Amino acid sequence: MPNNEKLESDLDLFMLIGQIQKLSTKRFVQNSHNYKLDISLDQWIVLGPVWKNEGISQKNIADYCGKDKTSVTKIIDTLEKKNLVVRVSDQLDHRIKRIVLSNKGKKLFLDALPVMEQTRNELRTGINDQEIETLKNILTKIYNNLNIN
Amino acid sequence: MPNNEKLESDLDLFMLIGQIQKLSTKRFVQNSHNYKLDISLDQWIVLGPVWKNEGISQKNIADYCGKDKTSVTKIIDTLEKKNLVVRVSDQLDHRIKRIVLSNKGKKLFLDALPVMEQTRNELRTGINDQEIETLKNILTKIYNNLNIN
DNA sequence: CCATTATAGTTGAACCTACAACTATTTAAC
DNA sequence: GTTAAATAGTTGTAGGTTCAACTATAATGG
Repeated sequence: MPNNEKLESDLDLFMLIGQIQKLSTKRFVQNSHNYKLDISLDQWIVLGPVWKNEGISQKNIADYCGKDKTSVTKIIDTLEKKNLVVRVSDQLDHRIKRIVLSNKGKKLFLDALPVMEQTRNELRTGINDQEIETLKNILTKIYNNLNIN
Repeated sequence: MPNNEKLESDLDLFMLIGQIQKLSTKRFVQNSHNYKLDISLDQWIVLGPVWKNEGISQKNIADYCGKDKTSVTKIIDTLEKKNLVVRVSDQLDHRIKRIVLSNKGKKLFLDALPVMEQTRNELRTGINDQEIETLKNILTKIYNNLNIN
């Protein structure tokens, strides 16, 4: 990759973070294909809170994932098309749609766990726990700096 | 923001990096609007190498920015629609398109410099140079881990 | 030379993101 | 109690990303 030189010398935080973001979502999808699974990183991220909290609302999914409600609507659309989840209207508050995993969705989530594990390990190769902790601390500071509206 | 708790407790590197990526591109656009400018972070990123290297090819822009050639094609499409750059066919190698800034493009790039500066500062608030250095080092390791095909 | 192969860029499809405008419903407030 | 404001979700538009397939041109090597 001839762009290595550029990224390493003219090291810019924005670019570095952007690259890592792109490469890690790509890597996750590649790994999922190696396991014969068909799921994107964002679909996985949305399935997470549904797994932990069956019947969670789209609003809560959005909060949990840090995604826009629009994005959640569209990701759930594709998850529903793939028959991984179902939308159920709340009986008391008719504005709310509750999201429930299908059996296929549960199976996919479980099957994808090792994909996530492997992707995490690949990302962390040669980096010790202390460094990861430091990294998270600084990134959290940056997150808080940016998240103040 | 009610999702703060989630992101801080259930701290996941993927999510943290994804959030920062989203928030920083958003912040850049917001700041550019405050300066009455109309430019996205990715458009800025593509203008950079054109500024430094007038007549650079799309292929070289892609390498420089770590973007797919398809992305570069489309960003240049919108930059051309906004009359910020022009595509010029190379006279020797007819496959190559050389990208040149218009006067409007040059002006916008210069006007956007303080926007970038401000966004960088907002991101780094309360984080010292030592920490930024550490951050870059660890992120570079991760980048290298992921960039191995 | 000519045929193969490599390279530069484009196109179309599928997905993700953000914004604004919209519908439908609930809650609040007078 | 009805009007106003807040909330949940959807839709449309515009931009950005990736993949695969494609065009056009250039370089290579018998």
